[in-house]
Amino acid sequence: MAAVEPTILVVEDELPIVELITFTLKGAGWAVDAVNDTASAWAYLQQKRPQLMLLDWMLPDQSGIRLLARIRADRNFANLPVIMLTAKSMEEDKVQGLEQGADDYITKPFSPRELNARIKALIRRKTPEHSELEMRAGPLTVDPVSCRVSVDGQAIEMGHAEFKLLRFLIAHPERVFTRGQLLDKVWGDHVVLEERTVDVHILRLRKALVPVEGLIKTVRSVGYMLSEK
Amino acid sequence: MAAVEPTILVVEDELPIVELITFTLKGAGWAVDAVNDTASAWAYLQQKRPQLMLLDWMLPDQSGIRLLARIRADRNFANLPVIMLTAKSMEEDKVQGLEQGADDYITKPFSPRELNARIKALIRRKTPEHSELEMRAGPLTVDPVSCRVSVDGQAIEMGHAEFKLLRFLIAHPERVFTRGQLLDKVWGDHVVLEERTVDVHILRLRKALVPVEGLIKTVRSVGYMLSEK
DNA sequence: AGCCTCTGTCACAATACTGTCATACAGCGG
DNA sequence: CCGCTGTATGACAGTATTGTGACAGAGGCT
Repeated sequence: MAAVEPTILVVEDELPIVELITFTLKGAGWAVDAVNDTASAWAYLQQKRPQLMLLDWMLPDQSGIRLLARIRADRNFANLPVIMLTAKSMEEDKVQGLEQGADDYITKPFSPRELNARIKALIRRKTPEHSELEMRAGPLTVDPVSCRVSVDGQAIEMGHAEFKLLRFLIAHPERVFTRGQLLDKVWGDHVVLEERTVDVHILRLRKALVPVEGLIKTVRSVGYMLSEK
Repeated sequence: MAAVEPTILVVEDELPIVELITFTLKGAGWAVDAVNDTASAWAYLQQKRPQLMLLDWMLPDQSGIRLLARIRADRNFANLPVIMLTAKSMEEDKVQGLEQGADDYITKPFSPRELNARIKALIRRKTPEHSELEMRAGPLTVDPVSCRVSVDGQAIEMGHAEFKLLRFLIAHPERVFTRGQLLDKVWGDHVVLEERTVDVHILRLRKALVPVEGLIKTVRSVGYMLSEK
């Protein structure tokens, strides 16, 4: 285990549902913290930064939607992934929830499978290198949707390994990553590859990116980073 | 080992739990002191400064949370890492604990693995030189994320050993370290190097930092420090 | 099958960095 | 002013780290 497991905050007042969710999520390798009203949730967020929040619509003290609005208004949490839990068939709630900035919603009753799937999908969507937004650095453009890279509008060809590497680096600019971190983040956890393999792909990436030479920096005895400076 | 092992203070009244914790932590190389009520804990803190405190929620004399509030209100301890021990399923306790400034909590029963993992993670988080925040001293800036050093925005080149040395010194300004301490903290415990090696790296660091001459002081027959004065 | 591209690994070369030493120098008490 | 202790500094050789070309295997495409 790296350090502490990534945490999901559950804001829900019905105990059986909390238990079901907790059981499901723990089985999927998450740490789960549960609170049962919006006030506690807010207090919690002042202290810890969960990976994701599951927010019930109906709560004792005030509607979950009020909490959501508060969260989205706060710069610190504006980006926190939130999934709303809504009672069946309350279609208008869903709409309102999404309008307020929920990233997704799940209708009760839901299956553990669905819960896990939606969480996974949302986390993935919210991770910078998996967002669908085009990313730039100087004249370089990376479009994750079409998997295309271009410099000044001129398309650049590269293998998919190099593409994923570049996509990750450009999603986290000005930040050094060790070869080990890159293997984890780009190739996936638990892959067994030589660390030096990263070097070779960096080399290939640099060759592909000759028009923007110097974008990918070597930080000796640490790793690599993408930097415009 | 340098002098005395780093110490963890355990505030817990149930003897079996104290024994379990003690056994676990000693195995991980910590010294452990245990007291069984908040009054003793407070008295202890007047005498010694532990690395970290494990604080039970339910204690005979008063709730652990009262002690926590007192600690956080005291400048001397405001920064002491505290992990709360809470009984299972007392979810609202967790929230209240975090509100009061606990850094983390562990739910009983917990596994030795989890205990060690959370302690390690917390210590690391609280160690200044491992934070991700940019650090400054006068015109000097050290950015641990990009591993860059600059003076008035002008980048400064240096080897990684010098970088780590500077990162450590600037994280603990106005404080003298012996060569032995620097070897432990910067190069890592248990390295076998000549103490004179530190001199050479200080020299190289000073050469790199000519624009801010005088920042790194020699304290004769003690060691070195970073000071703006 | 035959051809092609992409990947991961290796070996070697080039280079930057590190730790150690020997020597010169500085602070300090007498 | 001297001698002692502790520090600064330049030089050096070994080592660690990275860049790079080559290569074989895995798939995909025709």
